[in-house]
Amino acid sequence: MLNVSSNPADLLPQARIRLAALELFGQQGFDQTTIRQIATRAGVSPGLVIHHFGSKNDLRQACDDYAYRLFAEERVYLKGSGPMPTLERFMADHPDLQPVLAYLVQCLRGGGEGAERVYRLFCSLSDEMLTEAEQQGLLSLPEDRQAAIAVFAAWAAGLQMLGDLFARQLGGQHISDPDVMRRYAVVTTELLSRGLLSASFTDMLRSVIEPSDHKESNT
Amino acid sequence: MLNVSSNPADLLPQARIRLAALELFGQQGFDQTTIRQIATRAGVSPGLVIHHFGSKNDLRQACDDYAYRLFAEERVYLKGSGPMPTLERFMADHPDLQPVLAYLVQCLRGGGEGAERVYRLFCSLSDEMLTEAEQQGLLSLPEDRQAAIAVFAAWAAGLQMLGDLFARQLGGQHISDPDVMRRYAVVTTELLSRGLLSASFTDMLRSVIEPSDHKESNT
DNA sequence: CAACATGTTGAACCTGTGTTCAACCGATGT
DNA sequence: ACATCGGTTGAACACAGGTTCAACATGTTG
Repeated sequence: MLNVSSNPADLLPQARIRLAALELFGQQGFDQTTIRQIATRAGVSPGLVIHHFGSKNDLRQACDDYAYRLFAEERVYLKGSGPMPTLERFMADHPDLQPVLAYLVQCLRGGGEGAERVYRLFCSLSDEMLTEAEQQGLLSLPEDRQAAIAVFAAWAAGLQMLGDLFARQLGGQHISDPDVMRRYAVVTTELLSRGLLSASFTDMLRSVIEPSDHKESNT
Repeated sequence: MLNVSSNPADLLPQARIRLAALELFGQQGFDQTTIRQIATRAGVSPGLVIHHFGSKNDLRQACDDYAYRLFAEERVYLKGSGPMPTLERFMADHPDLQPVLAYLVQCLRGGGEGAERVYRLFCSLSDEMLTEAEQQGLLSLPEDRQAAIAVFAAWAAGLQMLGDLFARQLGGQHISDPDVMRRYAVVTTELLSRGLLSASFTDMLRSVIEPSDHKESNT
C-alpha cells in the first residue's frame, strides 16, 4: 500500500516538493501554479525546486509518472469494492487518493499527451471492471466491446472533469456528497437496466444507423 | 440566421478581433493565447485589441457573450435535425458553428463561472431535446428528471471535452468522423435500449442504493 | 583542522506578455 | 485649406514568473 499523505513534514524535501506540486497542479492547473507557490507550500526555496527537478516541465513529468503509477497500481482495489465498482465508489473508499485523482483530471483538462495517457488508463480500468462483471453474469456488453469501453471511460472521465458543476446542478457541493451520489446511482441504474428508448424508436434508429457491415479494426 | 464566418476580411476590425480571439481561445485555450497572436490573426495591431475591448479579460467576456448567445439562439435548429437530435448530429449539420462549440468546450475546461454557464446551457438544451422526444413517445425519462438531464448533459459535455482522445481510441481522428460517429451511435443506442445490466444485478443494486425516500428538491 | 561534497538559499537575471501612450492617418465638416 | 476626431499604429513600459548562480550551511573524509 503506497503512502501518499503521511505528515509532509516528515518527508524529504524532494518528496515534499513533488507532493506540493501535485496538490497545486491538481487544484489550480499547471499554468496557474507558480514555482514560488510550490516552494512556499513545500517549505523550501524556489531554487531548490529547480535544483531537484530541472525545470517546471520536468517537475510536471515527475508528477505525471508518480500519479499515474500510484493510481494504476491501486487498480487491484477496484475489484471487490462494493457491488458496482464505479470510480466514485472507489474514491469514497480511498479519500487519500483524492489529490491524485484531481491531478489526473487536470491532465485530462490540459489535453495533449498527458491527457491521452490518462484517458487510456481510464479505458483499461473500465475494461477490467466491465470484463470481470460480465464474467460474473452481472451485465452483458454490446457487440462492439471496444467502443462500449471507450464510451464508459469517457462518461466517467467527463463526470470527473465536470466535477462540482454536476454536483451543483443537483443541489450538492461535490460528487462525493451522499445525496448527489445516490441520485446519480439511481438514475444510472435505471437508464442501464430498463433502458431509455422506446422499442419502436430503437428500431427506427437502428435502421438509420445502418448497423450492417460491422468491422472492428485497430488496437 | 446568424453569420459566423463570411470572409473575415469583410468584417469590421472589432468583429475580426472577436472572431480571431474566439478561434484561438477555442483551439489553444485562454492562457496559451497571446494578444499579439490575436492581433496578427485579425490583421491588426496589438494596441487596437486593447483599445476596442479594454483588456484581455474583457475580450474573453465579449467572446463568452457572443458564443453563448449564438449557440443558444440556434437551439431552434436542434428540433427537426434528424431522428435522435444529439449534439454530434447537430454539429454535423452546422459546421460553421464548430469554432463556437470549440470555444464553449474550452470554457468548460477552464472551470469557474464560465464553465458553469456553459454546463447550464447544455442542461437546458438536453432538457428541451429530451422533453420533446418524450412527448412524442420516443423515450421515457427516469422519475428523477432533473438528475437524468444533468447526467445526459454531463455525458455530452464530457464527450466534447475528451474530443479527439475518444475518437482516437476508436481509430479515428475526430468525433465527426463517420466511422467514429457510427460506432458511437450503435453502442449508445444499444446501451439505452436493451440496457446493460442483468435483471438480478439490477435488483441487487436497487436494494443497495435504497431508493426509498425519493425527494426532488431545489431549483 | 582542512578539504570537499551535498543540500539549500535568495537575490538577480531574462524572457514573454499585458498594457500604455504619443504620434499618425484619413475622412469629414467648415 | 484647415481643424477636428475617431480609428489605428508600434515602440516603450511594467511586471510576473521561470531560471541562474554565487554564496552559505552542514556533514563527511583524510
